[in-house]
Amino acid sequence: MEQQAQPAPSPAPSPAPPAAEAPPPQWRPTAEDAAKLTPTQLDTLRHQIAAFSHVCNQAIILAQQKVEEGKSFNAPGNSLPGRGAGVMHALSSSMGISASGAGAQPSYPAPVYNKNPDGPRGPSAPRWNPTPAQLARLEELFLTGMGTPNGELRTQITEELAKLGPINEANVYNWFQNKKARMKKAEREREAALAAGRPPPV
Amino acid sequence: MEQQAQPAPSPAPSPAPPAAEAPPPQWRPTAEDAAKLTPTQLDTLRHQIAAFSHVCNQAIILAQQKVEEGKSFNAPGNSLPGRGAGVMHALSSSMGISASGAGAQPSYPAPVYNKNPDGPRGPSAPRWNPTPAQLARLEELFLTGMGTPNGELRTQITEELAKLGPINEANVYNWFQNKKARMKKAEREREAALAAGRPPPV
DNA sequence: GCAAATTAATGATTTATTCAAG
DNA sequence: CTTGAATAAATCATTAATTTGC
Repeated sequence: MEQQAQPAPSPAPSPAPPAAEAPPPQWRPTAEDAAKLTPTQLDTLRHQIAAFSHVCNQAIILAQQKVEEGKSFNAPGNSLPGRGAGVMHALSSSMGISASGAGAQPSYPAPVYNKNPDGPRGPSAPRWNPTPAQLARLEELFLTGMGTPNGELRTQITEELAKLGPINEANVYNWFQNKKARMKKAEREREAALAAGRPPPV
Repeated sequence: MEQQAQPAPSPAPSPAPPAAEAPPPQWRPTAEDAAKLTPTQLDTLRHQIAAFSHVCNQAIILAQQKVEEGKSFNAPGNSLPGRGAGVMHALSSSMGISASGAGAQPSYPAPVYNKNPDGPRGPSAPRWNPTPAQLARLEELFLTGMGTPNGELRTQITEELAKLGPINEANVYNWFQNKKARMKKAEREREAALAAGRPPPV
């Protein structure tokens, strides 16, 4: 996996990027400065350790379970022995770093999600197609004057609409966003047309 | 942003590791403390990361082998039964939505939501405050290179994090958005400062 | 020490732009 | 062409930190 080297948004402190082009009068990083990590960089380091710790713990737990007989591996009941975390804790505690909850942590297998961050948009999932019922309800809500619902409200609405067909919160969010934006755009165009003495677009 | 990195101070009441824990009291490193790390300590940090990386790789390899042996293992998080089964075929008049189905088919109540669309933002709900555990997991995911999760993925992540404390999808979305934007901004500023011959902002 | 006042972080909201599926 | 999806940016608002005056 080696991605440990990669994600560091703030590059490791490389020996002073010699701003060879000396900004004459001003400050310049000294060798000593370069040797220091900025708090941000430090933070990144800590997070990396925390992340590794978490992954390690999960992996260890997984392995243990497997080793202890493949017999009872079931998702929900999944007892977490909390052992094995000790190692990580020892490792990281030496510097006051919290393993992302080593010992305290989730009693569920932390899923690993994929979302390639940079790469071109992956093969996208087929896009949502609102059922007529959903659409009707959405329009209705929109007509009510409701703007893009946020927070808990969005969750509720999504739940409601889920009774009418497949949907998720992102769909709801997108729909409202697009609806509003496009209404406004249409409005603008209509006005522009009118102002120009053309017949307004339908 | 930096001190939010605080190591989950007092781990949630976890029954897990009995004796081994030397729960660091309430203390946590301030930015200043961090800045005081000696080069040796920094070096140690790097070594720790390297160590974690190695251990992770080994553990993962091990786990994979084990899993392949056992083969009855189904990963969590893949199955999303996209509720296609009972999707309603509803014809909707502008409001009443009748879904037909066997058994109880209550005419759909169509709840009324409030979201004052124009008016000054009402008394807003108290804003979400991520638990240390949630924060750790979020950082971890972010470090993994994950961008703002969308669609179903976001739902899954939210569900996962919901086990660590109150949260909703919007929170997750916002967090990622803000995180990314602010990382980028910090980066820009750092570069700008350097280019201008000023000491990079902490 | 403590609480009011100020500031820094960071969660939440909105808008605009662009891409791409159907 | 229509519309769902994805992302960035700017801005607002609230909460946590920190400072300040007593």
